[in-house]
Amino acid sequence: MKKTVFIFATLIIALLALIQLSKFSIVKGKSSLEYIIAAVAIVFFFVGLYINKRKNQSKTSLTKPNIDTQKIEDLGLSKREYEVLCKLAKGHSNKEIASLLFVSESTIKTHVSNVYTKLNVKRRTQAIQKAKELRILPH
Amino acid sequence: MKKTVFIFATLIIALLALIQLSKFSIVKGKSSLEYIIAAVAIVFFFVGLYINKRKNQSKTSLTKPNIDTQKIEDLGLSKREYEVLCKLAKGHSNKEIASLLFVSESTIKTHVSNVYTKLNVKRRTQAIQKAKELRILPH
DNA sequence: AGCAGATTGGTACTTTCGTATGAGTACAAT
DNA sequence: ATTGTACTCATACGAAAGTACCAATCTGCT
Repeated sequence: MKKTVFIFATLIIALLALIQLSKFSIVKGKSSLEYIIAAVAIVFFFVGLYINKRKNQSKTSLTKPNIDTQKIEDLGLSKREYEVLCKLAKGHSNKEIASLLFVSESTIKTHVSNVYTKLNVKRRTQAIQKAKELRILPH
Repeated sequence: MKKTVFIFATLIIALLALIQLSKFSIVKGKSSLEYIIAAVAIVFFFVGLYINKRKNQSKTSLTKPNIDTQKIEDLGLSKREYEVLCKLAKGHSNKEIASLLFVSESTIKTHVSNVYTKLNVKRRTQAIQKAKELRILPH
């Protein structure tokens, strides 16, 4: 935020400087008027480019990583169930997930079944899909 | 492409018009110089905004729907195998895919196995992942 | 202390998935 | 005509996934 303020302040100062400079140039000789105007045009053209690029960067960085905690709670997914869901989405088998989380395969099966019930799906492929649709897993 | 040329032509004409207008104004009275420069600045600021917005739109529309036919061939995936992969990625079971494509479940199993071999994966969840990484399926 | 929910794990069973193998058909290229 | 590739389908087996119970433990909260 401080950065933004600084940038805008710099821009305003630059604008004023350009105006003063142009006045000065005009007084000395009228021939360079086109150059002044062209310079102003170019500078503000790039300012426009820059501002828009900033905006789009912040927009994309906001829309992409929406792993939305609220919906996880709304669905009644527990912490552990969500962990299992994450591993599931990475393509691990139940046995592998069991190893990764240091519990038995039975436990993972229980969690997985609960996840299916809460997401209202029948298969793990559907669970992954739905979880991504609901933005509780990154795409 | 014609549209782009037209837009740029319009811009150049506008620039020249502004310069002439400013000359004319200067001759009539020097007091309005700041306004001229401010007008030029504003116009080109918005031109910059516009150009960049166009660029980003085309960029996002290009990067998103890259279902890349070349890589499908490179992997040696046949037409039918790719069809099966698509249904698979939508969360269907082998039996469901068999119904959708009007063949037996055995056939689907064969295709699915071949897809796994060609994608070098062990499970359908991994196949979906890999296919999306390789951009042969939409995200 | 006592309750609710979360976590863990087990048994038993069914279903789905995945692999291996063989084989018939169709179609295009050589 | 032969070869190769794609597509189809079957059988059989083993591995994973999924369901339906039940139960012990743990945790946070009142």
